[in-house]
Order: sequence, then structure tokens, then C-alpha cells
Amino acid sequence: MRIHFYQCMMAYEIKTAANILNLPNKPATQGDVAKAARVSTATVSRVINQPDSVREGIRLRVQMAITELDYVADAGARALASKRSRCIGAVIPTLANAIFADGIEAFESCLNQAGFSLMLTTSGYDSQHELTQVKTLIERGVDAVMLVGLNHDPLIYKLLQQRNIPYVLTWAYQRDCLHPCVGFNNYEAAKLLPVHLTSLGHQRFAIISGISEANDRALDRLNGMKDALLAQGIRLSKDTIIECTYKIEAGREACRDLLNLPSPPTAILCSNDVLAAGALLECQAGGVKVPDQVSIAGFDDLALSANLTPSLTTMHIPFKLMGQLSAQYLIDRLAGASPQAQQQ
Amino acid sequence: MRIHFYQCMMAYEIKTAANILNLPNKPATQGDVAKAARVSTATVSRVINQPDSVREGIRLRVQMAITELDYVADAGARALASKRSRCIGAVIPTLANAIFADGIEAFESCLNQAGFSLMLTTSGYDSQHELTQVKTLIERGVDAVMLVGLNHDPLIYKLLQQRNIPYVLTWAYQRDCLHPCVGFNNYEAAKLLPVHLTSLGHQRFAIISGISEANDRALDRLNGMKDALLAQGIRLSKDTIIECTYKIEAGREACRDLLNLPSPPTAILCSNDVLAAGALLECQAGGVKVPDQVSIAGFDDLALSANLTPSLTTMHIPFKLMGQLSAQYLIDRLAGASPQAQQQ
DNA sequence: GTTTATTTTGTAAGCGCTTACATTTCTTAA
DNA sequence: TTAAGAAATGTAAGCGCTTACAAAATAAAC
Repeated sequence: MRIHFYQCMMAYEIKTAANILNLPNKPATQGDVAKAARVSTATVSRVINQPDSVREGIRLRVQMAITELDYVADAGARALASKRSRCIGAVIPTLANAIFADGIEAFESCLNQAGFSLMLTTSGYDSQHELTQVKTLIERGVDAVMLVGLNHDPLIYKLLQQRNIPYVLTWAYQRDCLHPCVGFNNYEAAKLLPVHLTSLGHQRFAIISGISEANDRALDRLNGMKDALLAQGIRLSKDTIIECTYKIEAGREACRDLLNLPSPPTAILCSNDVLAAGALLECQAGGVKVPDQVSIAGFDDLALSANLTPSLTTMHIPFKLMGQLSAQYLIDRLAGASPQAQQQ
Repeated sequence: MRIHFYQCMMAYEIKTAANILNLPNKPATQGDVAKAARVSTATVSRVINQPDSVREGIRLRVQMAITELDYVADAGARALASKRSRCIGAVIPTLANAIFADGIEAFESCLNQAGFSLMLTTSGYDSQHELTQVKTLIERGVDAVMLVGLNHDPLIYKLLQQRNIPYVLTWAYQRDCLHPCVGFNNYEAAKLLPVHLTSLGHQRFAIISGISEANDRALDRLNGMKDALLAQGIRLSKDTIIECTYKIEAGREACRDLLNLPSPPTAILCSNDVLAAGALLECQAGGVKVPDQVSIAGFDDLALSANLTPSLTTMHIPFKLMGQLSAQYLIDRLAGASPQAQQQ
């Protein structure tokens, strides 16, 4: 049951004492600080950017003036003069999927610690929109870019390389990828699920996949599952492979369709945990016993998955780590290093 | 069951033909475009910022030159000269909670359509960290800021007002709030849940709440529930109110503790759906019948909630709308308007 | 106490854009 | 046709910072 309360309230433009106070003095500039501390602007700049190069007495004087005047450096001027915005852009398909939300959280946290800010955009799984978003990020002057997945409009690479903007692909990995990437091999990982389930004796399979067009991760997972089944001599008919959006309702619906087939599957492979959770919940709602009548496997290892009853068989993916490593790679690149590939 | 595959792979620094091509020509400037189109830089600027003020012939010539040269305006220079970064900052507690992820997605999408980019940071429910993040956003030169909840370090307001940076508080609403806010009244909304459940005849209640310290939404919800119960003559003992983090495991654990009480509750009120889902799943796992033995109510109306069996009683919250309205408010403010408060 | 090497600080030239203002070009009406 | 007004374009002055380079202050060596 769903209770509704206020839809949404707004309160705007309240006049407070504080609001009235804010009219006057425009923000202090570096010049103001310099004057107050009786030094040149160059010295103020040094105190901010390379404090060790300024003698202690003067440094303290400048820092005091900075505090005194509430000085905050102007980002635009700084970026213009230094050619660095200290912002890193990311384009992810959507925040609605927890795997991106978690990964981005770790990504942002790393950037933050290194003194960078995150500019975040979403593509909605649309590669043309992704291109637009990359262009926007470039216009905003980001120092580096993070993208999800391996397949992107070639123009994206061209634009980034032209401007010498470091980038990293993540959430996926391919040994011979032409671009720096951080992730794992979705195809190989997906092959493990059918192996596990056939070892339990299952013969009649079905797959609930994400939309494989324009989502290389979904496609790789789908192909991995299909190929692993083929290797066991199992070929899926068309009606046992359903593609749908990554929504729990979609997973339920797909599962319902599968269970209504003349000869329903005994094992349902899902290309992510949201779909798998949907399938599992549909079974519960429909009184279908899991895993007695049907086994369900997912992919991603969401927090939810372990807490369902029965808990979901799923493929664990280290999203946080991926976010951290991607961030670290870009940070290292911007620091002038050439990070070495490694496996963790 | 959880299957592990590769932890995480990385491939870096692959040399490709494309990589080698990118050495030369530094990006074109407005001056280059001006020269190519045989106009002044002012005209180029106008073509970009107020195309209608340039005659068609020249406009086309300039646009052609822009395309030809792959010209992208320098964000820093633009911000410096125009005093506008076209970036809006947001500080949210965490992306791990779907309600923020969804709201932010809508927020970003609105900003995007209006030509703004989102700079996103997280505070981890720590108000001092939130202050730091706001400072960082100011340093990055954001044009406006969005914050979650009503209670913030006063210094945050001071900093924003000093620099005349518009801001909006969201995810919460209070009639006499001194700051622009978009949201709903968590206290009043939370009062409705006990009302509903007492009307079903429940008498023994328990509450699973988020950490109320440093989270005004959680506190308001908790107080709303307690007060509504008190109004019905029901006073909760200390051991029937559990505060925990917004994690599904925490919800399960809390639920387990509650069910093990000498006189367990027949109704459990949870201050969000993640906790409620945890509680519900714990009951399922423990064979406790819902709603026969215990009723569970949540808050937020996550996609998951409607799909559990039985589905969760929950309070619907219009997160997307809140994100959209917050974005619109800030956009309007930046456009010079004084948006009028309204209720949707 | 000089002279020289070293470190610290100041000077000033941009960075690439926007925009007020001056100038030119085009309309329009007499 | 021409003068006046309107519209389009150009000129050039910043915006606030970083950073070569020059100058000054300090330390080291003689």
C-alpha cells in the first residue's frame, strides 16, 4: 500500500536579516590579499600553490590576510592562467542503477581527496547523447574524463585526444583494448553462471538480459551466457531470451512470461541483480518455489541480493574498487605519471 | 551464493595510431576563428552567445569556421570574463541511497537542458564535511548550490550569501524556513504512518529509524512517528526504537532484535524503505508471517517496495519532482527571476 | 668584508574570453 | 537622394590569476 502526503512544497525568497546583509563588498581578489599582506600577487599565488617556496613569516602574513578577507581564488581566472580546472568529468548511463551510484561515489571520493571535483552527467544508455555530454564536459574544461563501457562513438576519442584530455573506460575490460580501461571481462565472467547451474543439473535455461544494443556490458554478458550454454550443448530458443530495461518490474514481467512458456525453464540467468530480484520476487508472488522449481542467478552482487530469501546466486563485481582505480589512474595521469597496468 | 571472477583488471597506456596523432596543434582560440571567418572576436563571441544579433551571412561563416577548426570555447576564460561558470553544485549525503540517486538524476537532467552542468559531491551525512564540500564548490566557481535537508552549518549560508550564490534546500520543507526550500514536511508525513497502522488495530509498535543526529529528515520522521503514537496514547519504550544506518542488513538486524523482545511489536515503523525492506526480508527469512504476525511500514516508495511480497506499506515521496523543482528554482534565480513559491 | 651562489620576492606579460562603447553599415522615411 | 535612426560590427579594456624573468635579499665561500 502506498500513502501519499504532500506532493511537493516550496518556500522561496524569504527575506531574512542575513539575506539583506549580503549586498555590499564584492569578493576579495588576490590583489586585495596582496595589499593587505604587503606583498605582491605573485607571492599570494605562491602561498596558495607552493607554500613551501615562501618564507614562513610572509606565508603566515598572507594566510592571515586570506582568512581575514575570506578570500577564495576565482576558479575561472585560475583555470585560464594555469590551464587546469581541477575538475574531472564522468558520463554514466544512469544513477538509477545502484552499481553506478556506488562506483561513482567511490570515484568522487577519490577525486575529492586528491583535490579534484566531479562533474557528473548521464547518457541514458544513448551513445549519441553520450557524445553530447562529452562535448559539454570538454566545454566546461574538465581535465580528464571517465566513461562507462568499451564501445563509444569514435568521435569521442578524437575529441579527447585532440585536446590531450586523459580518459579512462571502466566497468569493463578487454585485454587488447586500444584505450586505457579499468574493469573486468563481462563476457568471461558471464560464462561462469551457466557453468555453475549446469553443474547443478539444470538443462532448460532462459536468459533475462538488459538491452544489448548500445550497452556493451549487457551484450557481453548475454553472449557469455549463450556461449557457455552452447559449450554444454544447450541452445536457447528465441522465446527464452528476453531483453528488457534494468527495472525490477521488467524483471518480474519477463519472468512471468518465461514461466508461462509451454516448457518453462528450470534455470533463469539474469544479466543483473535488479532483473534477478524481479524474477525472484515474481516467483515468490506467484508461489513458484525457488530454487526447487526454478533457479535464478544474477550479476552484480547488490546489497539486496544477499538478503533475499533464498539469497540470489550472483556474480560479485567490485564496483567501488573500479571507481577508485579509475580515479587513481586519471589523477596519476594528470600528475604526469604513466600508471602501470596491474591486476588486483 | 556469490561467485567471484576477476577482481579488477586494468589496461593502460596502449599506444595506438590515434594516440600518436594527438601531439600537434593546440586547440583553436576565438581569435583563430575570427581570423578564419574574417571578423572580429567580438562577433565570434556574439555568434556563440547571442546568435540572433549577427546577420545570417556572417553567422554562417563564423559557424563554419568553428566547425572547421573544432573550436571549443575555453571555459576558464569564459567564466572569468562573464562571471558565470554555468556549473551548479550539489552536496548530497550519499549516492548509495536510491532516493538521492533518483533525485539527483532528475536534477542533473534539468540542469543539462538549461545549459548547466552538475558538480556533485557527497557529505556522508557529516555536516562538517558538508561545509568543506560547499567551500570546494565555491572555489570551483559554481553559480548556484543545492543542499539536502534544512539544517546546515550557519557558515554555509554566510559563505553563499556573501558571494551572492543562489542556493536551495531540498528533500525537506518547513513553512517558516528562512531559506528557499523545495520538499515536503517529513514530520507531518511521518505522522500518517502510525495513524494508518493504529486504524488497523495495532497497539504494540516499534520504530527502526535512521541515525537522527546530523540528519534532520530522519529526526523529523522519528519525531513524527513518536508524536502520532503519543497522540493515540502509545508511548514507546527505549528498546523499541532502534537507530541504524540506512542499510538493508541494518534493517534486518534491527528487526531481529525487535522480534526477540519479550513482548515483540505487532507493527514496525521504518523511517525509510531500505530499512523496511530489510525488516520484511528478515521476517521472511525467519518465517515470521507478514502482515499476520507483524506489520511493516516504510517511507520513500522505492521501486523495490511495491514488488516485495507482501508489498510494503510506504509513504510515497516525489523525488524526481523535487530534483526538477530545485533545479528549476536555481535556473530561474540565475536567469534573474524571483520564482514564486507554489505547491504541486 | 667582499664576492658569489642561492633563495625569496616582485614585475609584468599574458591566458582567451565578454562587453561597453565607438564606428560602420544598413533601413527607412522624407 | 539624403539625413536620421536602427542594426551590425569592430576596438580595446579588462576579468583575476599564474609564471617566466628580473630584482632583491639572504646564505655561503673566500
